[in-house]
Parts: sequence; C-alpha cells; structure tokens
Amino acid sequence: MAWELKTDRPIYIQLVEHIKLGIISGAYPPGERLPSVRDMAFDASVNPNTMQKALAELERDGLVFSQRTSGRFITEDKDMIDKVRNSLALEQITEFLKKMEKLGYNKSEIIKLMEREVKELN
Amino acid sequence: MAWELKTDRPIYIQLVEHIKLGIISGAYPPGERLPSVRDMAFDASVNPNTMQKALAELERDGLVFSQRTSGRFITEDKDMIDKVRNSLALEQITEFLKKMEKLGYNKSEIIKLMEREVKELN
Amino acid sequence: MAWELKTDRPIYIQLVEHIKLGIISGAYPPGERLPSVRDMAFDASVNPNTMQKALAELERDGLVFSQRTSGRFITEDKDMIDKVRNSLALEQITEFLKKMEKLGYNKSEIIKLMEREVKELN
Amino acid sequence: MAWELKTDRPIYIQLVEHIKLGIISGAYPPGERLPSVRDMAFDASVNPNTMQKALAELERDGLVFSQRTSGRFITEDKDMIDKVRNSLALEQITEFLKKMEKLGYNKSEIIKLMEREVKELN
DNA sequence: GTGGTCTAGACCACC
DNA sequence: GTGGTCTAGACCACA
Repeated sequence: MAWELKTDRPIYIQLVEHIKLGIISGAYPPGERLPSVRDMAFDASVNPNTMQKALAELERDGLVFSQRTSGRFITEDKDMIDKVRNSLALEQITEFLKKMEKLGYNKSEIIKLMEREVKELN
Repeated sequence: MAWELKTDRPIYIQLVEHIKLGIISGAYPPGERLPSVRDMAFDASVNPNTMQKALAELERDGLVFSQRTSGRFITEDKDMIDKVRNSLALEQITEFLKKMEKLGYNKSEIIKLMEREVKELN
Repeated sequence: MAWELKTDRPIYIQLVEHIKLGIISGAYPPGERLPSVRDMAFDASVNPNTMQKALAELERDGLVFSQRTSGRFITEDKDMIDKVRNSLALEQITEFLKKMEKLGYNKSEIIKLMEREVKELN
Repeated sequence: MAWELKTDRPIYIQLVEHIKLGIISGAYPPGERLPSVRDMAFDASVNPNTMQKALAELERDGLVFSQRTSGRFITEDKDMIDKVRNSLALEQITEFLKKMEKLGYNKSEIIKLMEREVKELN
C-alpha cells in the first residue's frame, strides 16, 4: 500500500489514517509486530519524529501498544479493531449523505440509487 | 454558500464545482442571469480571469450560455441539469463504495448499514 | 511558582503536572488565557516544542483548549477541574498508603497517626 | 525486594534507605547477621566501597553494629528500630500533607478522604 | 537495535 | 503575534 501523502492536511494525521486502514484491512494483522519507527518513517519518506507522533496517537487510541525494547505491536483486541472500523464507516456514511443531500437527493432516493448502482456493478 | 477555496487544487476547478452545485441546488435557478464575471470574481476573491476560465468551462458543458450583450444565463434545459446532478451523484457513490470496500464491507453490507443509518436519522 | 524540572523523568510530563497544579490551585483561573507557548517555554527554560507537547496533553485531557490565533485558555468547566483534583488526590493517597504499609503500619494505625499529626500541627 | 537503584540520587543513600526498609519490615530481623559487604554489593550490583559507605552510615545511626571478627549484625534494640520507623513515617506523613495542601485540601478534609478510602479498600 | 525524549530552527495559516 | 507542524540531529534507557 503506497503512502500517498498530500500537503493539504497534517502529515501525521494522514499517517494515522493510513495505518488505521492497514490494521482494519488486515495488512497489519492483530498481534503482529510493526516495522520500527525508523523503518516506517523511511518507507513513508517522513521524519522519524513525525511517524513517532502518528504512532503515539494510535497508541492513545489503543490500536497499538509498544514494548520498550522489542518494538510496537498491533492490538490483539479484535473488538477494538471492529469498533474503529465501524466508526470510520459511520464517518464515511454521514459525509456521503451530506454531500448527496447537497445535490438534492433525499435519503430514500439515495438508498434507491445505491441499490441500483450495486446491482449494476455485480 | 461560502466559496471556501483551498490552495491544494486549481482554483478554477473549485469554482466550476462550486457553481455546478449552485445550479443543481437551485441557488442559481434555470434560465436566470448570472452576476457579472467581475462581481462573481469579487465575491469569490479571485482574479476575474480565473472566474472567466471557470465560466468558459461551464459553457463548454452546456450548463450556462452567454448572450453577447446581456450577460450569462443558466441553461433552461432541466434535463441537462439533471444529467449533471446524476453524474456528480454517481461520482460520489462510486467513490463512497470504494472507500467502504477498503474498510472491508461488501456491497450488501453497505446497503444494510445505510438503511439503518437513514432510519436512525429520521 | 518555580518550575523545578528534574532530569529523572520526561520533562514534558513534569510540565503537565506543574500546569495541572497551577490550574487546580487557581494560579491559572478557569477561562483565563495562558501565556503563549513560546513565553511559557522561555519561563520554564525548555524548548517550545516540549512545552507544546505538554499543552497538547492537557488539551487532550480537556483542561485547556486553544483558539488558533488568540491563544490557549483554561477550561471553564469547574467540574472537570474538580475531577482532576480528586484523581490527583486519590493518587497521592494510594501512593502514601502503599509506602506506609511498607513501613509496617496497617490502615487504622495510619489514620490514628495522621489524626495525631494533624492536631499537633494546629 | 529488588534494589532498583536510580542514577538521579547518590547510590549509597538509596542503599541506606533500602536496608533501613529491610530492617523495619523484618526482612533483616533484629540480631541477625547481615551478609558480607562483598555479597551485598554483588547483590545490589554496586561497588563494595559504596555498600561499605552505606553500612557505615547505618552503623552511625545505631541500626547495625559490627563485630570485628564475625561480621555485621542488625541491632537488637527494637525501640531503636521503632524510632526509625516512626521517623520515616513522620517524613512520609508531612510530605503527603504538603502535597495534599498544594491540591487545596485542608487537614480535616484529608482525614475524611483517607477514612473513606481506607474503608473502600477493605 | 528498540522506543522515547529533547533541542534548534524553520515554515505555515490565521486574523 | 498566535498555535501548529515538520525536519534534522542528538542522546538516553533498556535488554
């Protein structure tokens, strides 16, 4: 998964989101060790401090925990990961609904459109 | 509706999108005369040339037309406006579906989630 | 109130504790503006980034909020301040009890000693 | 009991405190023979000279005495041990009261809080 | 080698 | 001027 960092929002926030996605998608499986801060920073072409800040944020959220000398690990608490997935999904949904209503669709129309679209894509 | 222009994408593109939304939402009703380029540019705090470029783009799309002497008008072709609305909506939908699938939801789950969310919001 | 920073624990933690005490004691009254990050950093003879980190921590706790251009302010939520005071007190108490029990005092003895000490000090 | 020596205060002082605690808690019972300086130094991972300095300090306090040929012994004077315990306790109490008053509690409030806490812990 | 902290110095958006 | 972010480079404790 490429890092694709843009300059319009704080980099560390984008790092957090990217890693969250990685955890949710299973690219970083529960309980597994993350690469070292320095390696991840190098990968993402950012300063180690910036990556550190992002990981500290994830640690505060409980998605990740660190063992001082041996590295950082993904939480093994799959419920917690599910909660994060749900909250991200909810965020997407509300944002999407807001945009669609700006376009003049009411909620039942949106549902109908979605159903049609989903069928066509199958 | 405030203009809220950011520096991370070309300004004229953001102007186009903003005006499209205005037309779709009815803020600029079909057949009505638009303010002068100068006034719109002043409103949006952009250079008149930039606004001109945006309006030229909208003209190419057929959403506005100009009468040499009396100014620029919104198209009266409501089907055209609807088409634009539909295409913007489709864009939103596919983008939304892509993000949700990244989160690990399949299409039928997404529909279920949306229905639940829409009910709760009522 | 002098800053008295020691090297045995992270400086930013000591800054957090010091400012918390200042808020609780009323040295920084609810709703008041804090000095700028740079000024506080200068006062405490630390790098502005370190002070920033401390203040970010306090902000996460809700004791402080920032307004982008005008500065940082103490929360006006006195209940929140009281909660923090109580939790700090509880921390002191349990730590104290632990130490006293290491010395071989049981809880009722400790209470008696304390009562005697308090009377003598009056 | 592990030695847990930190670098922020003189080592020999920490050794004195640690051994005092051992005597008070009964880990080193009155009248018993202490291990040799060499052994204790090895245990604590410090230089024998440093341990020697700590034991000399304890000897000055009267808590241990040495018999030239057979080694060092804990005092059999239980009153003396009690006095030391009391003075350490007093130290803890005054320090604790000072901290609590910094948090804005007066002495009677502290007593009340302590009583409540002690009850809850039982 | 690991995470963590700290400093110095720079730049940005906002008003 | 304000808070906020980022980089570069250094140092520490731990095992």
